[in-house]
Amino acid sequence: MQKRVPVAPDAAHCSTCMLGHVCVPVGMAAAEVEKLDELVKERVRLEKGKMLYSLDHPLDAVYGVRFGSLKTQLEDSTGQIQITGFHLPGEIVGMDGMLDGKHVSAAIALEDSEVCVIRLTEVDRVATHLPSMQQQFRRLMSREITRSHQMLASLGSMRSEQRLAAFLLNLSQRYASLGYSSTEFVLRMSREEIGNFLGLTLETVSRLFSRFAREGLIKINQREVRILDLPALKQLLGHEGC
Amino acid sequence: MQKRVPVAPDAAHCSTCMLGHVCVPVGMAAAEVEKLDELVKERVRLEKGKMLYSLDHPLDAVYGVRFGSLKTQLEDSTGQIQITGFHLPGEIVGMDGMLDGKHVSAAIALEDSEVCVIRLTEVDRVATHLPSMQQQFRRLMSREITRSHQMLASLGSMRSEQRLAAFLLNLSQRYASLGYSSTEFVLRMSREEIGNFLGLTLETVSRLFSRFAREGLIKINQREVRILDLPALKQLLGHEGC
DNA sequence: CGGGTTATTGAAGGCTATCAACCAAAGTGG
DNA sequence: CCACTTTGGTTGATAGCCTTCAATAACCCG
Repeated sequence: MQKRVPVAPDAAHCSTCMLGHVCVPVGMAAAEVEKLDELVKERVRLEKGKMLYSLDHPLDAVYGVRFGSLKTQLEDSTGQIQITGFHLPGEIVGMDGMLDGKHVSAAIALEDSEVCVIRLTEVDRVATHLPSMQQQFRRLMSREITRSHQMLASLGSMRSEQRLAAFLLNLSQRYASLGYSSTEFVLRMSREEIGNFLGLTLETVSRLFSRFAREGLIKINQREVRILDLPALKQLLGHEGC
Repeated sequence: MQKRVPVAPDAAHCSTCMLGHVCVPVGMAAAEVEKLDELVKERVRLEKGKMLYSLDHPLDAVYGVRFGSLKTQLEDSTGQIQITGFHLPGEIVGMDGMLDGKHVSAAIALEDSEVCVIRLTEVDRVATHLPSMQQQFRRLMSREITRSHQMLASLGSMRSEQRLAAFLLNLSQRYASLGYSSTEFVLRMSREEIGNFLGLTLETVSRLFSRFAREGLIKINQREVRILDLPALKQLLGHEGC
């Protein structure tokens, strides 16, 4: 089901990984990052559509996306699904459900992907000779709390066009910080997944993409997006209801 | 602005606090909880409406609610506010914004309240002779991640009556785990605050309360709530759209 | 008691969901 | 290689939920 590959001695470690500025080492001093190299002992390769973990699976690690992208989703007792995030390289998934030691969500690859396995026991072990490790892990978890709080603001107070604009701008910014184009990228998720994530239907998402394109804000061809008028998109968020 | 009171030597510590089963010590062995007693060196007393921390304030501690209740809220560039949570005794606030070391939200007392100050430096110090402290702190942060993800599901996929029912059931359960009545309690927040939190207007909230009362699900008098038909409220959540 | 906040209730309208048809692309199998 | 199927996306018409605007009522605190 999953391909687990041990990290070869000469393979990339945290200290040499291109994602250091956004992943686990974010904000750490270079000298400290060196001590992270034994943190990841294993990686998992996932084909598109494969599950990294799912509801009720025991939780003993979190995962840093190395390449590709994932979605994380909750499933309630009636089978209703809610996507809680789309995750690009450098982002950490699996940080919910630690209270009871089992996952309360599922993580699924949107494309062929690979993640670094960060075992919690390794985190604790590394922390013994790298005191800032604890603080670092708190910062990573805090980042996820902040992210989901901001999503709450989006779902709670924005209308459909604002949500989709915010979604595009958010992706744009994240791709930019990975060194990719901030104006031209490929959506790895379907209209239905975007709609689920944003609390909209797939039809509304599709209509909005069409409208944004008609108004010259973006150019969209299937899942290829080009942002044409970034300021106008930003303006959609700010000064609308006041 | 705030009253900061040092914890007297004979005052209640974590090991003797009635909230142990839901607060920082949640799930820890009794022998370990004893070592938490030096974690909290200070408490803050807040009058109704006072701010515990606000946007951009430096973050060096998190706070456990000792009595009373708080709301936490984001504020965007246009002044638009989104309430991200209501917090009862035993719950921890202030765990966002650690990435940049300053708060990205504000916490405000809904009634006269008191919180325990948990300095991050103390967390780290306690962890040196209580190895499970790290794990414990991760679990607390994970609880907040899970909570906000579930809120996302509520805002993303439920209709107004379901959101309000879920809100009432959630409060009911939290009061129950504090040893209070699960069927009779006082809402500490206004209709407007409930609406903001649930992504609804205050009028919709008011109408729904009236309707629930008319249908015999609850009895409501201003902010006093009595739940009359718990099963029916639960049924509102489950089997609606399928 | 009185002024201001908070809550309730009504009517109208807009936004988004729902239902449905159609289209395009990508497989599938003969 | 071409019908056929499947999946994902677009677009239209309609209905309904919830917001908005507005007026009234209840409550609270000085």
